Amino acid sequence: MTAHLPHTLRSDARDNRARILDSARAVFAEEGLAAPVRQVARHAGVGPATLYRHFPTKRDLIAATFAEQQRACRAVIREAVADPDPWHGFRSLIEGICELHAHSRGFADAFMASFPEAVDFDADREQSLRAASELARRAQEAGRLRPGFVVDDLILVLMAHRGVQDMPPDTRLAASRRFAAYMIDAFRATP
Amino acid sequence: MTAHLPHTLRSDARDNRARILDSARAVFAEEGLAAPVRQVARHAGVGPATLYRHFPTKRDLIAATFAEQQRACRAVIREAVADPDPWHGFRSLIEGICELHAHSRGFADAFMASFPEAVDFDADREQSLRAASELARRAQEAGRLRPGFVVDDLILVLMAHRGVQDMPPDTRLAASRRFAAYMIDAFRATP
DNA sequence: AGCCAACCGGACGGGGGCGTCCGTTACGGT
DNA sequence: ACCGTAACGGACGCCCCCGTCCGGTTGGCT
Repeated sequence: MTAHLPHTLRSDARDNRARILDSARAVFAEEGLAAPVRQVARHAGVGPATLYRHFPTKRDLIAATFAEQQRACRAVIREAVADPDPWHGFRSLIEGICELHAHSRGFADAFMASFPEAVDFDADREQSLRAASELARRAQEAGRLRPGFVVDDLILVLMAHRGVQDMPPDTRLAASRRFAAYMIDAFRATP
Repeated sequence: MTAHLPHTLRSDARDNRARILDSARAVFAEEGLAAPVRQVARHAGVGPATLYRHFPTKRDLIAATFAEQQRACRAVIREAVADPDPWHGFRSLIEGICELHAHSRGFADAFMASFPEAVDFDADREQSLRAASELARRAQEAGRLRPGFVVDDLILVLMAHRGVQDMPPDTRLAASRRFAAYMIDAFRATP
């Protein structure tokens, strides 16, 4: 049995951990998960060893870094599904996820598991997809979403959207929104 | 003045060069430009030094590897522009470029210069964009392409399409075509 | 056949990223 | 104020990738 260590970190350790997570969010958001761990450490004003003590592997760091974004993503999906107008919900879902991904390349990378070593978002993704599928079905029944749409198309959008993130940083957000708008247009049913 | 070397390589050298280019096409197509040069050499059954003698830098190898694809790309654009029906030409252009990019991740990478060290396709891209812009204008005047379309949207499509290439190899082509179809739908004018 | 040059490829150096070790620092309880 | 211990961080080893060097090999011309 593992003797459980004290749940209270020393003040400096707690401070450093917080700064590391903030830095990880900033660095990974800007440069994606390809950014070196040392750069996160430098950004946090901390030695590499300190970072590795708090997060033994890069995977752990990524998981901790994007736990919040993951919650936000779940919230977006929950709200979209709860929308009384399924087509409006569907649009909100696409716009919302794209917005989240646009604000952090790293989160988009982790979510799409484009990095094989990235954190395991599979369970979440599976569940989200199921919910989205339900929403899409209702939107189709309402005659607003084109009948040909399948859930895999949502993955298609997300994969494609990840490619948009490789544009120059100052145009990323606008490009992301424009892309989302086009895709929604493509998914709209033609009466 | 540089004394010009004989334009005829020795038979084994010529053979190796050809095998290297074939291997480069195969490897870069499958794994993108991130694939190590040594892997190309191994695939060709050749030592690294031999490869580097024929192509002093990775950039050179990439340039030589995709010269043919680049010509194919120019041809696609030329034919699209020459199409008497500008909207049909516009669709052909998107489908054609996507198809080319779908058949080789490496070419897509090189074309979009997502790799900073990649070959300089800028001149080509600029010229192609100008031609595409002309085609788009005519398609808009014909009332088939939506008025809001701008040339940057073509770049948007290509960047997004590059993201689609990160899907599993067996689904790439289908996903690419489906994506192209959706984007064309989104660009279609709504009367 | 014989020779020379062109060619080949294993081995090397340089750089960068991930994760680890150990001597030093500083928190916090007494 | 003191001391034990948790925490820190510079330096290290390891691996992978790019590009180079040199001794051995082979093509092709006489």
